[in-house]
Parts: sequence; structure tokens; C-alpha cells
Amino acid sequence: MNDRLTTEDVHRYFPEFVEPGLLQVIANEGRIHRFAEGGVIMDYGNYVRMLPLILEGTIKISRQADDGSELFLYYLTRGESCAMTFSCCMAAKRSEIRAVAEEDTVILGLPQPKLDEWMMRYKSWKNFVMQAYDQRMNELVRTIDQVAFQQLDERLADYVSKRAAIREDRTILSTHQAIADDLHVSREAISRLLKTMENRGMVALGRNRITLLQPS
Amino acid sequence: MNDRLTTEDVHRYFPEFVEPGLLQVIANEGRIHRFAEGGVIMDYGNYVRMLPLILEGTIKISRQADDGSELFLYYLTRGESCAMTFSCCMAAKRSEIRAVAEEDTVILGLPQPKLDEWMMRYKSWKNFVMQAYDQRMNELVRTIDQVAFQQLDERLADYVSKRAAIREDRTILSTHQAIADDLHVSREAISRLLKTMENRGMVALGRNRITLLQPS
DNA sequence: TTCCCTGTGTGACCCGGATCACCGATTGGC
DNA sequence: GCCAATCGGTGATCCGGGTCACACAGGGAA
Repeated sequence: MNDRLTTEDVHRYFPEFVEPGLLQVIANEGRIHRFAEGGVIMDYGNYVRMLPLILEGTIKISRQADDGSELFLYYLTRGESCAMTFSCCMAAKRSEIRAVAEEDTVILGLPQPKLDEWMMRYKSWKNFVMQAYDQRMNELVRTIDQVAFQQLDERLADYVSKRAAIREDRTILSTHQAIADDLHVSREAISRLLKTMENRGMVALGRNRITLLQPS
Repeated sequence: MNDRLTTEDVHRYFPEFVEPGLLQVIANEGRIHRFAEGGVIMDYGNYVRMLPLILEGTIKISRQADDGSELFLYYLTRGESCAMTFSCCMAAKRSEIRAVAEEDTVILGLPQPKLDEWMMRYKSWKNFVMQAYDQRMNELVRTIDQVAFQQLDERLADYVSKRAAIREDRTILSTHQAIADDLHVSREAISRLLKTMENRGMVALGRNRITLLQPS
């Protein structure tokens, strides 16, 4: 199985990369890695030595408290990269987050030592990295808004619609417990709220399955 | 009153800037702005057209919910800059945050159009910007940790010691109401918790005054 | 001094979500 | 088809913090 991309592939996945030299080095240096759904791409405390560009699939990024409990932060999907990882790469720090494949996922891993150099050489790379930081920063601020300002019912509604959007499907396959973990609340609270959402005709519930009924 | 810095000044405030050309353009393009304690440097919704480098003083960055209530995010102090602002500059977006002078503060404002160009020309500028993003990202994650995982008593203790550290003084001048706003909780909760901290010998309380007793 | 305003202390009650306990329903393995 | 494990539903109770009400204290202004 081939673990490289051609320059044409790189350009197809990332049309924002325009310099031929950049396409060339990404094709040369990048290595393809595949993860099955649920596969742990990076865990809390790991050292990070490569930057993942997502070619296919979706990655779930979450934060872990010291006691092991989690909090969902955001999804990354095709064409995106992970600014938190970039930051860890640069400083040779341990990861502060956990990344898990939400579905079968293919990434292109770029070796840490080159990334910084490319910033000054290729404008479109620099823009890509800056934009990645930007987007993640905004996601983090929105996460703070949610945790600090919103009630659980709103958070749950947002979570469900976001997760449905990622799947491009109105049905989510997940247990109440898994959702509770992501939102860092109790399973009972989620069960009760989902029930009231069902009573209001917002969702249909089944074992391991939630279907959005209302257009969000 | 002079509103410029010499290249020597720039180098003194920001020893990490090494390229003579960089020192020169910063000295040429930068304009000094002064804010009294409590002055609003940037408000939610403003357009951002300059990047502030902090020369003296401290700036408090906070997030505002739609209903006007706030949440303290972090402090910026001398030698630092504001990545959120940088991000807004680049995208010509409205500010997502509010910046208020925590004490009398002097900043050097750099004009938005030049910043991006410097990234590719001056390595030490690029490193400075990347490091700024990094630090803010980490602060945001730590804020999320606090809001999501910690109890109010811990959050308050952290807040008090952080604020004392910024002042380099064991005494904080602030009302309970102001603290409650920063932590986005009720005044009564803060009053009660401070009282129990006083009973435990952790702080001494006075009108508009909190003094840390225990070494943190 | 007196008055008033702001800041603080405190009780009573409310409410969302946590926790505990337990039951029933679904499903996968055999 | 049976069993065990997992998943979901639901009541009881607890607890942290919000909200309301009000009393009191300190300090500045006249």
C-alpha cells in the first residue's frame, strides 16, 4: 500500500497550496497514515513529532482532566489541520489533548523539523498555518462560551446538531453515556433531556441512535 | 509627548527581536498609546486595525456573552502581545473579546497591513507571533479546564493568587461584585467563599481589599 | 456630625444537575 | 432461543450556586 501522495494529489486535497515547491516538499515529506473509527491518533501526554493534515474522515479533539474525565472540544475534518498539534510540535511539548478518529480517517503526517522553515518560504503554507490557529482559537472561545454561559439543554442541542452535521446524516449512533462524557455531565441528565427533546418532537430515540427531526 | 520608540527602545523592550531591519520598521511604524487604569483598549464588536505590543502595565482580556455578562480569560503583561487581536487583524474581523487596562498601561500599536509581510521577512517576528498564539491557546485551554472541571472555591483561589501575582503585591483592591463578574457567578457566592477563606486563615478581608496570607 | 451610597454579611428558598438505586428493554453471543 | 451484558428510564435525595430580601458597616460629602 502506497503511503505517499503525488503533487497532484496534494493540490487536489489542498487547493490553497499554490507554490509548486511547496506541493513538491509536501508530497516528498508527507506520509499517509490510516486510522479506523475509534482509533487513537494522539493521546494526552504523548510527544508530537508530526503534524497531521486530514485527507479523509473526521477527528474528534477532546481535553482530559487529571482524573481522566473528558470534555469534547471540536471536530477536525478533511482539508483541516490541528493547530494544537502544531503548537506542540514547535515547542516539542507533550500533547495537551486527545485526538480520536470519529470515523475511518486518512491523514498525511508531515515531519516536525520542516514545518517552521516552510512558514517563511511558502506564503500559502504560512497562511494555512495561521488560519488553522485562528479557527482553533475561535472554536476554543466558543467552547468556553458554551461551558460558561449556556445551560445543558442548549449545549446538548448544539452537540447533537453538530455531530449530525459532521456525519452528513440526521441520525447519530452513540450511547447516552458517550454523550455525557463528551459534555462532562452525568448520563442521567442526558437521558432525561433527550427524553424531553423527544416529547417535544425534536428527535427520535432508539438504542444507540438519535435522529434529528426538526431542521436545526 | 513623543509617540515613537527608537530602535534601541524596541530592542530593550523586546530583546527577542534581533534583525536590525525589524527593529527599524517597528520603530518607524509603531505608535505609542497610553491608557489609564480601567481604560477600554478594545471592546467587543470593534474592528481591529492595529496590533498592540505591551510596553508597560497589564491588560485584562475577557469574553462577553450576548446578554452582556463577562468572563475573565487572562492577563497580558509587558513584552507580550494579543494573539486574538492578531487573528482579528488578519481576517479584518470584529473583536471577539474586550481588553481593559488593569493598571496604567503603555502599548505600542503596529499597523495591521505590515504585520503579515513581516512574518515571512523576519524570523524573530514570526517566532514572536507564533509564540503569542501558542501562549493564548494554552491560556484558553486552561480557562476551559477551570470552567469545566473546577469548583468555584478552586477557581476563586486561583483567581486571587493570579491577580495578586500580576500586581506583585499580596493585596488586591477590588469589590466582591467585580470578582463575581470576572468569574461569572453571583456576588453572594464570592462573599461567602471569601468569608470561609478568611476563617481558614487564607486571606484577610477589608472593604475593597483582599490580602493573601498563605503563601500560594 | 449626619446622611447617603456603596459594599458586605447572611438567611430563606429555588433549581439544575449529580448521585444512588433499581428496573426494564435490547441485543449480541452461544 | 436463552442468557448475560449493555443501555436506557425513572424516582429519591443531595448539593452547589442563584436569587431575593434585608440588615449593617464604612467612608465620603456637605
